[in-house]
Amino acid sequence: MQADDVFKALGDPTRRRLLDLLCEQNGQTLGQLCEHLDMTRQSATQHLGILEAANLVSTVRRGREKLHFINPVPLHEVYERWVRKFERQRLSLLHDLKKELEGE
Amino acid sequence: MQADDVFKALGDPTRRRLLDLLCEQNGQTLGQLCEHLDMTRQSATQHLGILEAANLVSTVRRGREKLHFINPVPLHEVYERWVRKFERQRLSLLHDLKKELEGE
DNA sequence: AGAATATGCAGGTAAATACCTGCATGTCAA
DNA sequence: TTGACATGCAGGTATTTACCTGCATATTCT
Repeated sequence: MQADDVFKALGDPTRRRLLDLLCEQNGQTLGQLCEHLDMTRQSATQHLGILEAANLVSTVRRGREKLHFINPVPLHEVYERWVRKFERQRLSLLHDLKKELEGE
Repeated sequence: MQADDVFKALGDPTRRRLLDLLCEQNGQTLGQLCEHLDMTRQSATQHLGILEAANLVSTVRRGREKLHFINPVPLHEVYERWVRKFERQRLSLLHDLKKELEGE
């Protein structure tokens, strides 16, 4: 499982913004994405590289352009592994805390 | 929304391990948690502080001990805001990529 | 071919991060 | 009270990270 790469990738606001931008319009080029970011193209490239390494973004070259597509699969796997686990025990976990606060 | 704190907190494997440990047995002390980690107590304290700042862990003092409890609420909010969004568009996003790979 | 455009690649830096050591404080139990 | 135990706090350091500048390469269009 690449949980570490995925979480690290999601840990940066710029990269979450990139995913948001791709969610609005999938298949954007590097240049298009950069228009919405307040940093140099080179920095954005690094962020996209991290997203790609985490398999959250796939790219396709078209001529001199590079198109970026979201891959929702790893996000789903992370959800299955992490969120649902805690979700399932949500009520009982809060119960534990409440009991303790009440003095056992 | 504290999305940034939550994602940053989840971005470290040690902190995810701590959440796992608390999921196995909620309300553990700092000392108990340290037994499962390969680092000094002080380092673990920092990690727990980050989890607490992200509101993923709540603590209760009992005498000289400090008990740690998972708070699943922020994780649920992150799920609602991030995972479901992409999940909803999962098939169409993959469709976009497939189309592009086939040459439009 | 030559200019404009889109991206790639190679460093360089300041700040954040994840560790650590050393010592202080507070609590329990004999 | 005194010793053992659980945690808190104050730095110090090496690595990672998120930016940047400068230049190279590849593609399109006239």
